[in-house]
Amino acid sequence: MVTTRDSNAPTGDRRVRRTQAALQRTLIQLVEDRDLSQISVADVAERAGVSRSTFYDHYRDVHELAEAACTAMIDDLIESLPSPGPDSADPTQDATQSLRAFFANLAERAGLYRSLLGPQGSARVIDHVRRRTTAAIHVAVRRAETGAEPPAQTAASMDIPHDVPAAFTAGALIGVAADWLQRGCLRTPAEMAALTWPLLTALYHVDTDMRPG
Amino acid sequence: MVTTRDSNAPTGDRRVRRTQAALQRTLIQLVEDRDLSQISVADVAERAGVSRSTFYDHYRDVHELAEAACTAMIDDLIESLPSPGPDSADPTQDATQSLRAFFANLAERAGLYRSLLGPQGSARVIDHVRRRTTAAIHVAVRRAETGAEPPAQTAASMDIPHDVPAAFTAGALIGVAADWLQRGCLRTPAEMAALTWPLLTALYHVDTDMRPG
DNA sequence: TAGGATTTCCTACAGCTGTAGGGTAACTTG
DNA sequence: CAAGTTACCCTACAGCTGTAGGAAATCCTA
Repeated sequence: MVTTRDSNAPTGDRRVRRTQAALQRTLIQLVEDRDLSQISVADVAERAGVSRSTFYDHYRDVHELAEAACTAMIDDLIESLPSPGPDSADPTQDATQSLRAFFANLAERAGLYRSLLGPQGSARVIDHVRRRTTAAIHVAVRRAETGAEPPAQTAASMDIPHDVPAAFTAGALIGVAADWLQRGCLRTPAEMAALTWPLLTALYHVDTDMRPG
Repeated sequence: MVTTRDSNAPTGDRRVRRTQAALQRTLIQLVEDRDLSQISVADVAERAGVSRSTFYDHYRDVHELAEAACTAMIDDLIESLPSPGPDSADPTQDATQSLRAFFANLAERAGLYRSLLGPQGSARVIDHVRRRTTAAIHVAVRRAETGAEPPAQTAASMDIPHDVPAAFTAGALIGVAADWLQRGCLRTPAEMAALTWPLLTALYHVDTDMRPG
């Protein structure tokens, strides 16, 4: 009997790690220069040196593999975002700096992100990114407001209460990134950071009489 | 020879209109209570009373049909958005009112939108919505700023120059809508409008020294 | 209404999908 | 190391996909 994708917890078995790593690595390679919709299970499995039936022992379809494969990469990207909380500890200089790094990181793997998040990409991955970003922003803002670390909530746990400003901010960032990628990254990361940062601060430095709630 | 999907212009031929209308209507019905990923070409074609090969004479796959089928519906939704331009002609009352209508409209067809835009939906449709919304906001803001009607650009033509604030705003709205839908529309449309409107106005009523460009 | 053009449908085919059963090899644990 | 567990691979199968060629029906135009 094969446990089949129910426990996301890291398995001790080397074979599992080896197989999943091979599949994820292969998918990342393929997605660098081909749209996700053009990648078949048979294709990934063969190139990874794994039988097709073994693929299905781990993932339901290519989208699920894509989500798993890019989770670490995308989470790193999200965690590197500046905290736009009210009067954050970071001076504005640091914040725009990390925003610039965010866009630069995006541009480095532009082909990959376009393939995953563009019209031929995966709704599953897109949804994952949106939720993760929303959760990360929720945690970051809460941390900036209270000045303290909330439990051990690294934004990886998805149980975040309804938070409209967080969803708003997350969508906005994704919208800017998607628009930039789709247009071929014409502006430099520094320009993008300079254009985006004022919009972010505007959201969180509003007079209190305009704040919701 | 079959002209096959190249001209999007309305054909004079009744057969074409009949076939496309039947397919689009059928898809909308199916998507109301089933995820898009669970809908096959064979399924749609049969229910629409159209042969499978005729389907491929009109659309490349289910995603392309979905994009065509929901274009009118979604464009109506987008056009109904309030103009968040600086000191728009609308008093704030009207703006929140149309925002409320926007969320109400969304809730009415929640199943459909979740199925199309959620994790089991279509990256193609998601991308379409993002681009259309960005274009619509670009046009609306420009119109509010100049006070005049730009040519005949109904926001349906996609050739919009790079506009970071528009992409930012569009993404933000989509993010809020997606988050709300995904959580089961717990808050009322009026609450959502009240929570979202201040964030929108904050973006467009910033002191000039913070404006980009 | 006749004629040419276009659409629809049928048949066929190779390839991919997702699932099932069962044999073999690798791993973990005691 | 022995025993039990688990993962991997193979085979097979029904169903869907996307494409092609060609016959029949429908449509537009003169």
